[in-house]
Amino acid sequence: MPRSFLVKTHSGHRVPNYGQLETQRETSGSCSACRGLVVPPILPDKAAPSTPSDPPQPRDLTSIVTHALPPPTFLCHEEAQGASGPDPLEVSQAGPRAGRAPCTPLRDSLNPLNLPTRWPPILGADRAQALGCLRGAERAHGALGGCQYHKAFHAASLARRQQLHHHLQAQRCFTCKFCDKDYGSLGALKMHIRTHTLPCLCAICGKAFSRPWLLQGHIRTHTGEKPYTCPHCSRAFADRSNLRAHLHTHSATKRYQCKGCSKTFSRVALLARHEESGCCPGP
DNA sequence: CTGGGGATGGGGCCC
DNA sequence: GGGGCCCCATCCCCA
Repeated sequence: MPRSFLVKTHSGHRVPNYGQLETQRETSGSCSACRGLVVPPILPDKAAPSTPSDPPQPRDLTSIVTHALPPPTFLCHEEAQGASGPDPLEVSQAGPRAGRAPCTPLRDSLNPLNLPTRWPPILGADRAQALGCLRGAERAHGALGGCQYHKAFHAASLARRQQLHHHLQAQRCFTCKFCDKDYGSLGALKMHIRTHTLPCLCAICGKAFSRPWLLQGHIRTHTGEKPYTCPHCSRAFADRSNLRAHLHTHSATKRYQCKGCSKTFSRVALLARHEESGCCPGP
């Protein structure tokens, strides 16, 4: 098997390659791929709101792509603490945009797959913050007993997780200017942007497509070419996916089963339509 | 209502 | 980094 893409997992839960993204971000100021990119305002639904002293920058409309966020950094403990002393569970996050000296970033936190089982080492300001949480928890332990101690410790852990969650959300930093979709790499964003620009035009009917091979498949609808033949019934198809769907009709076993009536279907769309028709009222 | 074909979209991987 | 290819998914339409 020449290619590995035959193995496909949960398409609805794709995870960006944050390690690769980190590299991208680290070089975003100087690499040729990112030249001409602008730093747009942080979208209000995707990041912390900007302060009045840090008004949003106007977007460069000549630029196709945007970097939504600068490399993330965390405040030094002293900065985060301020004059009044902070709540140790308070999440603080800011970057060079805010005019602050960057502290140790959470370099090891960029791979979300590690998060559930192995947490990255806590360094720099985060370590100080975590220690602050721990000291608070220790105080609670001394005053309130072990159960309260564990609650306080859990609260600190929860805050840490939330902090990392927000941090990771910010990693998907390439935003489409047409629809505000976020992507973890410039290449993925460029690929997506083709769905807006539709650079591939059919010479016969003028219809536009995002990719050359989509146009290729479309042209077959004009020429009638059907290079994909079913080995069972010799029926031919212009698209390999459609041949694959057709092959399921030859299969004795249907892959998709209704949970309500156990009826099986060859395609998930048929199962969905069956369920929507009211067979399974659901729990 | 069901089965199935046609057409297309979009992300991932390899070269 | 881009192109080509593959996959899955989805929508539409018709029998």
